[in-house]
Amino acid sequence: MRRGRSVFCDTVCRRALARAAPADSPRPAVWWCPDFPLAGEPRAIVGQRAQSIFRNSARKASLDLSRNVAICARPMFWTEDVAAKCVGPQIINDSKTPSGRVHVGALRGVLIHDAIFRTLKEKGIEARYLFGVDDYDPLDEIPAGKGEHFEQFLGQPLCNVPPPDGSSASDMAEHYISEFFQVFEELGVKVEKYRMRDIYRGGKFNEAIDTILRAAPTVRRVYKEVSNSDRSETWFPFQTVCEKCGRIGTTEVFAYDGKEVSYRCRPDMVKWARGCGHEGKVSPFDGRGKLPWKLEWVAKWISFPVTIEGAGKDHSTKGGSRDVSAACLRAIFQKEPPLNVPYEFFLVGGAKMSSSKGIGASARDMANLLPPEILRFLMIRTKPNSPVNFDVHEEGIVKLFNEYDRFHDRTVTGKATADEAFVTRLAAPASIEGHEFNANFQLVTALIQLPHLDAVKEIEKRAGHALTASERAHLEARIRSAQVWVDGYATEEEKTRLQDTLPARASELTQAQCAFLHALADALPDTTSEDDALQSKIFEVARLTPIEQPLAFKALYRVILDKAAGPKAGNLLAFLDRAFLARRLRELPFDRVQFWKESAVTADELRAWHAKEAAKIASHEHHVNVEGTVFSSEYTFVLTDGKRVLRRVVTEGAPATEGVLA
RNA sequence: GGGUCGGUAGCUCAAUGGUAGAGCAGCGCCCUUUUAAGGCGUUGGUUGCGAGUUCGAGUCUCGCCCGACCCA
Repeated sequence: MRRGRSVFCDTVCRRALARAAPADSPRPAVWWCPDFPLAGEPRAIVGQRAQSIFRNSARKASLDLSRNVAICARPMFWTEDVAAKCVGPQIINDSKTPSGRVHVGALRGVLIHDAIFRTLKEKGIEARYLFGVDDYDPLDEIPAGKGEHFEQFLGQPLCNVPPPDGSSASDMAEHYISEFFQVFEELGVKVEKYRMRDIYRGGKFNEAIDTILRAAPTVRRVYKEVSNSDRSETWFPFQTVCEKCGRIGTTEVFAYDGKEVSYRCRPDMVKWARGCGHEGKVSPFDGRGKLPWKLEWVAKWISFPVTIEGAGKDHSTKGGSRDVSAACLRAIFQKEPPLNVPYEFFLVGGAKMSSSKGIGASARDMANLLPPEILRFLMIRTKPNSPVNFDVHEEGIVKLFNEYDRFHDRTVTGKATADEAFVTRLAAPASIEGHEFNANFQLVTALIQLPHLDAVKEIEKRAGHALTASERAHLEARIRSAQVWVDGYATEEEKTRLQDTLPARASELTQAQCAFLHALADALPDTTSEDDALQSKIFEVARLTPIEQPLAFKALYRVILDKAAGPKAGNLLAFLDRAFLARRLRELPFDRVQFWKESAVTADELRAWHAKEAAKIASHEHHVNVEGTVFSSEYTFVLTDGKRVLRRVVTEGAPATEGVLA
């Protein structure tokens, strides 16, 4: 019996349970049945084994057997859990402040929301996905490496800051967000974009601003109660754009008369920017200022109105900004906040990414490294509340691709569990129709590093069928990814390089391996340079040396690539210069006697092998070589399929007799 | 100092209060012109530590240890 495949209840089964076990049941337990098949519809059944566990426990617990039922059902993907909590049409909202190149961590939220969005639609729930650009936020830190250009604009709204030199964007905010949105396109994330400059300037928040300013005492109380932060009696939740210096991050509002706010632009308001000292009175509406972002959140929730908005763990903690915003919403508008989906960070090599420090990859970089479905898979398959650890080293990246491929294969062949198939479809930017074959990523990286080799052709040969247009497109995407990885992420050790000189580690090869290489060099002149012929020759030389095949291939890869393994050796050799190859194969000297001893069998072993393989042996020849007092008796067997195999018996003083086989 | 989340096989992670599992790695066997491949099998656990609730705890409660993060 298959052990411990965990199968769980879903809502269908809960309904079945409700029928089977009325509400007054003392302990309406749900039992799961290990024998239940994963495929197919959930059913309320009791397997034999589950029954016995059930009866045993029920007797001990004095439960009424007639009122309980064992149930098995398909597992649920996490987005389905979220969808189960939704009633009626949903509006999902997410946003990003474009204060620099957007780092890859920001994609976690984007893709989590997208996965929820798609799940809702799939389940027939009406949904919209809004994405805001917080371009009215002040410039509060300078993007890495751009100090000179941006320093004078610190404190100004991002949408008023000119773009970096050479950019064709209208402003800094557009410059950075457009790169991010380009990644959305590639990942198949379809959002309704909005920009805070348009929202404020278009007067869409006027009503909310008025209500919030009038409720300033309530906001101050909530700040104190929820996050224990004191705000003075004259503090108002609003920041104007200073009429004199244009900064929004340095202004402080201290009065509101229902039409205009009084503010001052303080030099000492924040550490990162210096206000001009101007004092004035201005209308807070139509883009003359903004709400602090905790209240901006409230205004978005109430105005759009948002029903689902996840937040990173830094915002989601108790007493954090999410709590403050939710409490303000309740206190001022008497509304409930959107459903939160708190999500964990995205880590690369264990380090949290930060855009300001310039460490780690940007979303753009990551989208260059990973094809869309792989990047989506990486972000989505893990539940939001656990961190995603991405390792760009060979082992990690290959594992990621392979895991996706396994899910994909199982899905297209119908072997996948319900949630495997679900996440596979969710990960694909578009339909996976016509896309069955995936090229092994490790193989692709190897192929593109070899000169003269056409990776597409090689892969197609392995696929066993002509690639569909979709498969070819995916293959080409992988080839691009592999190139990015090799150029920008692979360590020298991980790269496949033809070695100009004999690698130092070749000295670790055994005498038998060296002998094999020499024998292969001797056999080369008789072999055509077709890869199949070469591949056959390698096998044959290995049989005649004799040496175990894995050791033979390892020796080859070591002297040519300085690696323990490599792409199909016949292919590799076919593209190498013959003279170079012959020289390299003979470069390591070997001791003949030592080689003999390493590759020898005893007379008994030879007899046993001969007896076992007798049916396959057509004929044999006997030949003796001698070196000093050491004799190598070599038996070359011709098998019925035409292959030749050598067995060697080594003796001191006198050769083994030919009669050893008798 | 207060709080949130996490700690399960070597690694990455599953598990509605109901037999502690998967993938990878490892090990063994098979295949031998599929050689960075394939097939079959298999090892591996005091679920961070200690108590409590329960017929039954990885799961719930309390305390402690460790880690990440938030707030002060």
